[in-house]
Amino acid sequence: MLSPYGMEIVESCITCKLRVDRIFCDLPPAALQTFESIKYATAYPQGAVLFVEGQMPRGIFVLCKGTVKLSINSPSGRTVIVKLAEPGEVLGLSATISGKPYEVTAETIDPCQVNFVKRDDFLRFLKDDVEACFKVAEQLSEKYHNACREAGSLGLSHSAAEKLAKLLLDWSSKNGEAAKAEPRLKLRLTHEEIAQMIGTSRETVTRLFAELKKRQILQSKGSTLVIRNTAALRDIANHN
Amino acid sequence: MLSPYGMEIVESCITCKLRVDRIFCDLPPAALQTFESIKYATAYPQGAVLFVEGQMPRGIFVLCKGTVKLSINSPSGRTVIVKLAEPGEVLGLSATISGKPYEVTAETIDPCQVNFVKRDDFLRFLKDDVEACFKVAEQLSEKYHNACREAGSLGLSHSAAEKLAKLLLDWSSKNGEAAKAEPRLKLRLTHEEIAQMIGTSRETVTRLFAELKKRQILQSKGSTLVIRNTAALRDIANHN
DNA sequence: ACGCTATTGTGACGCCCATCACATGTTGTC
DNA sequence: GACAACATGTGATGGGCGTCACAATAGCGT
Repeated sequence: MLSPYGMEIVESCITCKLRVDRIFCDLPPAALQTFESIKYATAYPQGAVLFVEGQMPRGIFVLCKGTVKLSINSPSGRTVIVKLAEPGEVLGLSATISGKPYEVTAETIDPCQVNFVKRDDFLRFLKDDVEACFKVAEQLSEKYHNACREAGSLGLSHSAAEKLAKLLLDWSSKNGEAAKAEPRLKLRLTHEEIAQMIGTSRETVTRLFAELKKRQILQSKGSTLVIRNTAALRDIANHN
Repeated sequence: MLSPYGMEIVESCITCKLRVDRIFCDLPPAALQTFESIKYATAYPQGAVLFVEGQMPRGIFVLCKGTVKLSINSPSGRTVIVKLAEPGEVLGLSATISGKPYEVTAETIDPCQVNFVKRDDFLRFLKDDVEACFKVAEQLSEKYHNACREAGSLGLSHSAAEKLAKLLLDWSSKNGEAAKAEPRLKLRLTHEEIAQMIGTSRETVTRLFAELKKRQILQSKGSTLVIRNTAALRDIANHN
């Protein structure tokens, strides 16, 4: 099965490998069957916009493959990137539940596979199944939890260096490359976008990277970063 | 009925006036009855700490009366106030659901009346009642929504003046004093705490207030603020 | 009324970083 | 391979605001 963009649409939710470790996918067979029947599997190319902040919610988007950038934009062109969503996450969930407009804009940063569920179908699905409903509550808790941590580290730290260090440590801890001596990570965002994540300017990000390299804390091969001195980076990050 | 602090503990959830306009309280009679049986009505004096960030969740706190300050603290003493919770809000909800530690610290800023529900009781309650479970999802959506708006206006605006203006407008819109010509509002936080809400220093807040008064935009009588020029304040706030 | 402490007001100084302005890669496209 | 279009690197400059230091009030308990 090929999407308009030539991407292969992978398996159904029932055989999906994410089921085990991701909230919301490990429902009892009956519920999963129902879910299967109301979802629309879709593929998006890089740069596609799933929804825009302010739009009334059309439904939820379960991210199965790829990465989605969630951002908030001001009328005057300023942008804050709230988070990068990974496979397993449900996007537009809170807006769909509450009926309020999407609070963020969701844009794919690489080719993605997504399951879309229309709002009405989804709400009906939830009302029929306590278990599913509880999973949703868990997902939302998770989201809220992360939003708080985000706000915390963004608000608590003042210098840009601190925030960048925190971001890099955060990434390296997710990439599975966690507690290695010299964790590697692929930079999938431009300096501009990184700046938008930590609330600073592009130039500052460039300069910070330059300094970190000069101080032998970082090293870059193409778009791959190597953290050569995790301790030092942590010091910078914790200089609250 | 009097609490240890001499505060009168008000009516039950069944006769509570918040029921109509607040999520989570307008359940069907049966569910409400159950809820009534598992909750502990408690009164707290000003300055009491309901829970501390990092603690494992003991349960939820439904705020019935008073105001609670939710904050995140760094080991080095820095503090960010995430939000002020008003009656009707459920505190510690996401932690209780997910089983992860409380992500914020909750401290009363005036005498409060609170209904506490133990985690186990609460989870059992949810599993028994889709409706209640869905309400919880709605609450969480709400929380998430607000957290995003928060993060947005904190991250998008760069000058402290902007953030203070936004905060004041936000407050005046909540206090019911909404769209008056000259909205009034009681300042219940110190400059220090306001600074912690908008991520700036105490002195800056003082100076900003001074300037707003000099420019005839604000006027203060004791702890009461009057916004004399809403338009001008809005201009400052939207200078993204 | 009297101190004590918490809060607010204000000046001086200096650093961080946003902004502007270019130079120099790097990518993708035809 | 040539040319956009974009991403990155770097200097110069200036303002916002954090920080320190201290003065002036305002509450508050006894």
